[in-house]
Amino acid sequence: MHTAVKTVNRLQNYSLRNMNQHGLCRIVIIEDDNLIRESFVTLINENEKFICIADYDTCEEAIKNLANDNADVILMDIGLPGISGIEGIKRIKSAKPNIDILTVTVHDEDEKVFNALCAGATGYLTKNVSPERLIEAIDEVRLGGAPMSTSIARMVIGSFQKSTLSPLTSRETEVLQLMTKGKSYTMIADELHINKETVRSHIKNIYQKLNVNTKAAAIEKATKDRII
Amino acid sequence: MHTAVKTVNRLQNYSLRNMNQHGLCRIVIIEDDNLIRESFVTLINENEKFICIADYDTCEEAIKNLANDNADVILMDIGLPGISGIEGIKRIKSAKPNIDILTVTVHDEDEKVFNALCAGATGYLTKNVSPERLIEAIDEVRLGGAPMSTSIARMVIGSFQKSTLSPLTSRETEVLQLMTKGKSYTMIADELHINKETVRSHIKNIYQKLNVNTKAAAIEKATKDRII
DNA sequence: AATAAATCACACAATTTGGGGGAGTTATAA
DNA sequence: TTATAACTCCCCCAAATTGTGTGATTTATT
Repeated sequence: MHTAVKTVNRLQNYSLRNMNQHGLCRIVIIEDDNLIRESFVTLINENEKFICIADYDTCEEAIKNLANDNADVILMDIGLPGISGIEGIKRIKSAKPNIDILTVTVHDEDEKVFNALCAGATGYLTKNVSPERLIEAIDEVRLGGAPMSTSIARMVIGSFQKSTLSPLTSRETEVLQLMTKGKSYTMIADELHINKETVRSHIKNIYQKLNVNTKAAAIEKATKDRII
Repeated sequence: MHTAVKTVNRLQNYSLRNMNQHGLCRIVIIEDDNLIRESFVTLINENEKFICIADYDTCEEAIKNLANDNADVILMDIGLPGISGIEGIKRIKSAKPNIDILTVTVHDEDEKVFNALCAGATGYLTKNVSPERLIEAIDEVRLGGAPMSTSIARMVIGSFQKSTLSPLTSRETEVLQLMTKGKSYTMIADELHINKETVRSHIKNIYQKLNVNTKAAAIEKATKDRII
C-alpha cells in the first residue's frame, strides 16, 4: 500500500542559499502521485519568484530533510495512506513553526479539513485548483493570508455558527455556556447574579429538553447540535 | 450619538420582483457613512448582475423592511455605534437564515471578527477592499464561498491551531481535554482505561503546572493559552 | 544513576450534582 | 381573560465529585 520511501529530487544546497538571497521563495512538495507531483514542480519552477527545492512522495522523507531544505512553504497532499498527512503536518510544524504548509487535497470532508487546520496547515486547497490559483495561493500565504477553496472557507466559517433552532431559552443557553467552561452551579449563579437555586432550576430544564441527565451528556449534545 | 433613523432609499417592489426573475442578485446595504454607502450603491448598480434594492444607515431600519426587501445578500458595516452591528446580524439571520451577510468593516480585531462570524456573517472584508474584490466577494458568497480579507482568513485559521509550547505532557493534555467536555474523574478514567486515582494524579499536576486550583480556572487558562 | 512520565493508593472535608417536591412574578399569546 | 412560557427562588436528600495531602511503583530516556 505504501510505496518504497525515496527522495525524489533534491537540489544542492550551495546554489539554493544563493537563490534565497535573491528573494526566491523556497518550496517543498510532498505528494505521492508522480504525475501531480511533477506537474507541481514544473509549475512552481516556471514562476520566477519560486523555486522547488525538493519533492518527496512521503512525509517521512520530507521530515528527514527538513533542516537542510529550509523551505518557506510546503505544498502537501494529505490524502496519503494512514494518518501520515495530518501527523506529518504536526511534526513539521513543531520542528519548524515558521514554515507555511499549504494542503492540497481531493478531500473536503469536515473531519480531514479541521484536523489539518488544527494540526497547523495555513491553507487548504482542493485538488481541482487551477495553476494560477495555486501560484496565487502561495503568494497569499507568504503575505500572511490563508488561502482556501471556496467550499473549505464556507465550512470553516460555518464552524463558528450556531444553530438557529435551539430548544433552550436564552437564559438556559447562558447557563449551559458557563457549564461548558467548567463552572460550578455556585459560580454560574454569581456570574449571572441569580440564586444558586435558580441555576439548578435552569439546569433541570436543560436536561429535560436535551433529554440527558449529566453535565457531560448535556455538553456533548449541545456541542453536536451546535446550540452553544 | 445615533443619527435619526431614516430609510435612505427604497425601490418599489413591483419592479424588483421583475428584476429578480431575470436572475438579478438583490442586495441591501447597511452603512452609516453616507459617502461610503453611496459609493457602494453606485458600485453595485453598475454591475449588471446586481441590484441594490435598498440602503439604510441603521440596522433597525433594515430589519423593519427585511421581509419586503427580500434581499439575497446584505452588505453591512459592523463598526456602527453600540453592538447594533453584531446584534443586527443575529436578528437578520434568525428571521431570514438564507440571506448571506457580508461584513465590511475597518476593524480587524479578533473579538469583533469572531463575534460577527458566530452571529452569522458569511464573509468578512476590511474596508480597504477594492471595488473589484467587493464585487468578486458578492459573487463568491452566492456561489457558496466565504470571502475574507487575507488578514481575517489568517485569524480564522489561526483560531483552530493550538500552541506548540504546552507545559503539559500528552497524557495530561488528554485528561484536560476530557475535563473540558464536562466529564467527571470517573468518566475520564473509564475513557482512558486507567484508574480514577491516576486521573486525580494527573489533574493535580495539571493544576500545579497551570498554577490554578479549580476546574474552571484550568479550563480558562488552557483555552486562553490555546493548549487544548 | 537520575529524571520525567505514567501509573496507582488511601484518607478527609467540603462542595457539587441530580432528583424530587414546590411557589411566585412577569410578559406575551390565545 | 386566561393560559402559557420564562425566569425566579426555596427545601430536602443521597450519592458523587472535587481539591489536597502524602505517599509508592514502573517504564523509558538521558
